[in-house]
Amino acid sequence: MSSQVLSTQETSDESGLPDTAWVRFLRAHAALTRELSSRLEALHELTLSDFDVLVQLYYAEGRRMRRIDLARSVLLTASGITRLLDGLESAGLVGKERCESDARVTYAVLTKAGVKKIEEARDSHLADIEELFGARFSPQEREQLAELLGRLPLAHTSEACST
Amino acid sequence: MSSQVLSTQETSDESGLPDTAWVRFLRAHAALTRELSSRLEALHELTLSDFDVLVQLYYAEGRRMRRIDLARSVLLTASGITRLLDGLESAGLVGKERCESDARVTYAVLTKAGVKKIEEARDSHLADIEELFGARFSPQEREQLAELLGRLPLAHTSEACST
DNA sequence: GAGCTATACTTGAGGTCGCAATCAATATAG
DNA sequence: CTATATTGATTGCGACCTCAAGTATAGCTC
Repeated sequence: MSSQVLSTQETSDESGLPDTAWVRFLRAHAALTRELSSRLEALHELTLSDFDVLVQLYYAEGRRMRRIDLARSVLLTASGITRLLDGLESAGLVGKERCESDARVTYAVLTKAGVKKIEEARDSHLADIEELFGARFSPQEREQLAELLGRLPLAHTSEACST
Repeated sequence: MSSQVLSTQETSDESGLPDTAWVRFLRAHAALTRELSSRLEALHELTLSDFDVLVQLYYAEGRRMRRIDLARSVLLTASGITRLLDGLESAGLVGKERCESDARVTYAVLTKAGVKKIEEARDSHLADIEELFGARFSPQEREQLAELLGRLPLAHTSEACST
């Protein structure tokens, strides 16, 4: 019983313990985010998510975005963004702006301090990413890795694609 | 100034927004773990970490491990393991066992219910992983992905490798 | 065996995040 | 125009996890 789609090509050692691409993916994520986060926090008092959000804003038109779009682009929930921005606001890195055409939406805007912050943090953080992640691969491998990872689903798959 | 090791080959679109392998890695992890976790929780009342730990025990000799080794193998901290096992213990899936030769260590042992639980959960979870992750790749690609991910560091790199 | 260090584990406090519920404003229908 | 559904945002609550500190045991050196 229990149909076999699997075949999960377990690169097992003696014991049969699974060490698949997925498990490596999980472990690598845990280890890398732990180390990167700790460095980023020590040097700049930012979490990885903070940095992510600041970068999104930095490259957005007018350095501002609707909070909901921000949430989608960094894959946080709406409530996650609310609380994350609360922190960045009280740190003076982003501000709020009302939308004139739609009173429901609020924009998050990068402040001067926010721009300064990210320009300060960027170099060291990119260097850390390079050291712990990028440097492990040749340019070709990097591209291929990006391509492979790009195939993975970024949203819920239960989207009722009937009709 | 600020030497340029970077070159981070940003596959940018119009705006210059970075969409590197690293960012895809982060996003894919967020999306996949969210979906997998929600399925696993709905069907079996287990978190991804719970499942991870149960699998480690399942394949361990005597279905038992020192808590500290468990922690290292799933990349949690010692305190993380303590609390996670608290949950699994009160659910009756694992038990504690004292070590006779060293009174400091406690073993975590899979109970009968624990074995049953993981055997129940395994098929659906592996199928979910296959659907959301594995099925995106050919066997060759899978292997290559595993190889690439296997190059990433799993522990702290600041290990003072002088001398 | 006294002192020192290292290891295994636990606990308190705090941070991040998701889900569900809620409210306000907008869009759509009849 | 009114009723209903949808969307953006916030908040209460709880889950999970880490760090720092504390306890207990083990090993090592003199």
